[in-house]
Amino acid sequence: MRLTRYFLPTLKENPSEAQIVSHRLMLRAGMIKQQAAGIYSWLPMGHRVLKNIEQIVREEQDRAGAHEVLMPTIQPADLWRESGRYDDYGQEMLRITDRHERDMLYGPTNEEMITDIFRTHCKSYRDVPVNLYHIQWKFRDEVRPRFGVMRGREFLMKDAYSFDLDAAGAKRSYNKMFVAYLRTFERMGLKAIPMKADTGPIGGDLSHEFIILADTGESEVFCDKRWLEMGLTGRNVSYDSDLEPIFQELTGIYAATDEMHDPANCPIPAEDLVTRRGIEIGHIFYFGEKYSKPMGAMVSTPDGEQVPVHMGSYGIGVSRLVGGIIEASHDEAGIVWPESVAPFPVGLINLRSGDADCDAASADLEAKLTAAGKEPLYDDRDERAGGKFADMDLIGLPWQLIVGPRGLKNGVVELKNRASGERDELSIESALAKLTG
RNA sequence: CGGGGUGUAGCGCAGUCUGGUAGCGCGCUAGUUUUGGGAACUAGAGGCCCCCGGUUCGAAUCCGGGCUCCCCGACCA
Repeated sequence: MRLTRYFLPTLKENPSEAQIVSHRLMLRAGMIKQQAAGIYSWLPMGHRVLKNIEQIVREEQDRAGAHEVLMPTIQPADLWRESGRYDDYGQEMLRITDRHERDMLYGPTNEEMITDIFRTHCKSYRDVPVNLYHIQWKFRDEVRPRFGVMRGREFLMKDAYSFDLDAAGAKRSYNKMFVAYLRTFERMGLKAIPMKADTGPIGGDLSHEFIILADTGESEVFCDKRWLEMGLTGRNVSYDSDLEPIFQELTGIYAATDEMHDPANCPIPAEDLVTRRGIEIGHIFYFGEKYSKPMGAMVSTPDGEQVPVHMGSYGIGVSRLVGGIIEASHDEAGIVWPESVAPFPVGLINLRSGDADCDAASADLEAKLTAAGKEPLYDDRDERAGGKFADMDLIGLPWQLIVGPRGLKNGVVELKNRASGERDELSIESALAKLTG
């Protein structure tokens, strides 16, 4: 992609409304534009990252056996009256009336609707277990949106819902999502710690929040210092195996959110306890029959008895992750994208656009990288080099490939790693091999 | 929802106290010179000074009301 034909409105100065680093960098790197408090447009660069994150989430949900659906953003109020939440949810729910005076709402979550889908089509124990998810925009009319996309009113969320015959089955479904979440966040270069959490208004008795540690986190969290070095760490776990041992292993290491942490009864010694700020990027719940019972989501058992299914729900804040990853990975100059979510794998900098040799060499590199599935963002602007380096550092692509007349004379280009800052002079072939290998 | 701020060019800001018809930097456009880590010069374009009402010969500026966005707190499946 050539920068002169792309839409990348970068800013040199910090917009005054942005206080935290991820919000500032997202605005300055031309990723988003705010439209109202907590409501954002996603510009091409931001949209690419959002889609990359969404795709990782999708792949890991699919791998764990969940099936993707797509439910609407607008829901009828009647479903919510069945569960009782139409009255309970409060001002955060955006309520709408259509032209026929029907009560509608912009969905803040989808337990009711997915339960409706399940109860319509699933009648037998043979129909479970099943796990359905979607990745859809939600709206919660927060009193005080803040921190850019980290706490917006409109946000993109992956929400999955599991249905099982009994509590034991529901726990197996819960464990699958527990492992899938760890895999998902590790693929994005994040250290996510599962913490025992309050179930809140959704109810139920088993819940974990997945938290990344960051100074700008919204709340205080507590964990065993061993968590700083551990996790799933690439273990390839089969979803067909019994996941309870790994669940026990990981949840056996202390980690708790503010609401669940009791300093007086902390099970680990003070010197092993880490107290930090945390950002919640995922939350999983087991809540049993809370929705299936009032909404009549029943299945027949092998004995012909009718029982309400046991449900769980599992959320990942997809748009919040964009900000969360930046909070976890940036420096003075700008964003430092992990390769797995970067909007482009490499930035190609032509130090002297307009020079025949530089143009030809850059175009050739662009074509070869694109053919190898590593389409670069090619800065072909006819400008001084300094601004190009600054912009490239700001948008944070993992690699910078620098083509200039001086190097070409010796048959070399420069390859810089954004994260480490290491720079190498390589032949064109070696640079290509390193980037595509 | 309580408290505190804010709104002037795309972005960052001055001007408001003390009323006289709007300015600076960045960015943008054109030209020239440049070019290896955020270029220089020259010439330009760009404003419902948040909105409504009031005071005044005259309002970005004073008064009243509303709205927006931001911060702290409470809240947050």
